[in-house]
Amino acid sequence: MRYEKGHKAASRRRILEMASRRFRREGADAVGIASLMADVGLTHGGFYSHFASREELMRDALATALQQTFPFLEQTAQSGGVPAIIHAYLDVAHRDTPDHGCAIACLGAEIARHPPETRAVLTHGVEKVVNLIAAHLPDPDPQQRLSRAMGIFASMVGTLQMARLASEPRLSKQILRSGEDAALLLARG
Amino acid sequence: MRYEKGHKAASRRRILEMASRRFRREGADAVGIASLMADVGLTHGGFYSHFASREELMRDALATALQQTFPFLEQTAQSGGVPAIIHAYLDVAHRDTPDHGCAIACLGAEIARHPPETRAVLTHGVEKVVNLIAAHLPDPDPQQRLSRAMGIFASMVGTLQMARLASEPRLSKQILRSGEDAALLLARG
DNA sequence: TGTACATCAGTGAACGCGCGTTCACTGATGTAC
DNA sequence: TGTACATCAGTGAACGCGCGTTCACTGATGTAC
Repeated sequence: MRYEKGHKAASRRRILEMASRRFRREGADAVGIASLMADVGLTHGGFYSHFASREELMRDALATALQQTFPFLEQTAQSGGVPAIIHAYLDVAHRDTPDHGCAIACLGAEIARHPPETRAVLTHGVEKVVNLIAAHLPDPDPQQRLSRAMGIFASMVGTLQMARLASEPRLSKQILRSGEDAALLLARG
Repeated sequence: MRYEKGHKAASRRRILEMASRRFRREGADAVGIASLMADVGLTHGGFYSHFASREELMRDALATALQQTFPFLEQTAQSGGVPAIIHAYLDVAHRDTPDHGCAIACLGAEIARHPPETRAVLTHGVEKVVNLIAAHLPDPDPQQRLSRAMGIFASMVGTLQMARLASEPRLSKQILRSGEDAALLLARG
């Protein structure tokens, strides 16, 4: 059943999109290759013609996740600056849809235990977001701007994770609000 | 081979201590029961006379981790206030020894995907640390104090995780320093 | 004091299962002659 | 135009392995008579 041109690339894309969502929702260790391939309508045997290993899938899936979420942050920053980024990131909607959200908050701690090549993908994502935040800070000194952006993003990531950890809705919301206050305070300087 | 009084309780304690360290170092899914029991010099068959399930082990191991780290935070706060807590938490030593460090930073994101009873153990840890920080803030309003403490702790957790993610030592150190600056700024108000 | 038995922490074989990875194969289509 | 062959995305059986969990058993000691 020879396929039309671009068919294989399309399969690869579907695998990566499904993987990037499932990794974020279920965690780095919880997604099996057979189950993932079945999700995109294929069998597990074909997996290794797309990726050299599960670790390579992880790397590419993380990159896919970052590529899909970054433009949204970028356009949010364009229209509302750093406060808009903070507000969107610490929104209940983001807390409740990890599979479409920030891969750094979902998987950062787990990926820190993976090989350097995998960690580098997420680290690059951190740098991009921090640079984006820094670009919208008023601070004149670039070094100072980056440092402040780093602090802001760290407080966003930590807040989102703890809001996801808390099962009581009231506490979870309180965490989001406190985190937003803190991040805004940091943004103001 | 009937054992002396308290022998079983001692075994349980050794299992929990090993588990609490290995979970933090290797992640929630990476520690097998047979390997864990072997680490404390036992065979896997006896595990279920100590714990009803792996999930129960996780709960108790998380509680053990929190119990072992909290007193240190408490006495650090007593002697140096919130700045001392921040400094110790974001120290290179803490970054490099996750197995003796904060379980919330190591496992928060993963445990958020576990049953409510497991999440509750870590959430209780968050509340204890936040209360400790709040108790050392000058703010007169208790609600405001808690909110600020929450923001400080979130920025600490996010910072530590990203410092662990970055494999380049210079970047990692930069992250720690930026995070410390941010947390200190939040502590000052 | 000596024997028989109860206790119980720990042992190790076994269970069904899903994992990551490999590989000989399929079969529809494009290409060569 | 018609036949033979090459291509290659995807298939599905098989590999060895470790997982969480169960359970009949061991064997040293404490207790009962």
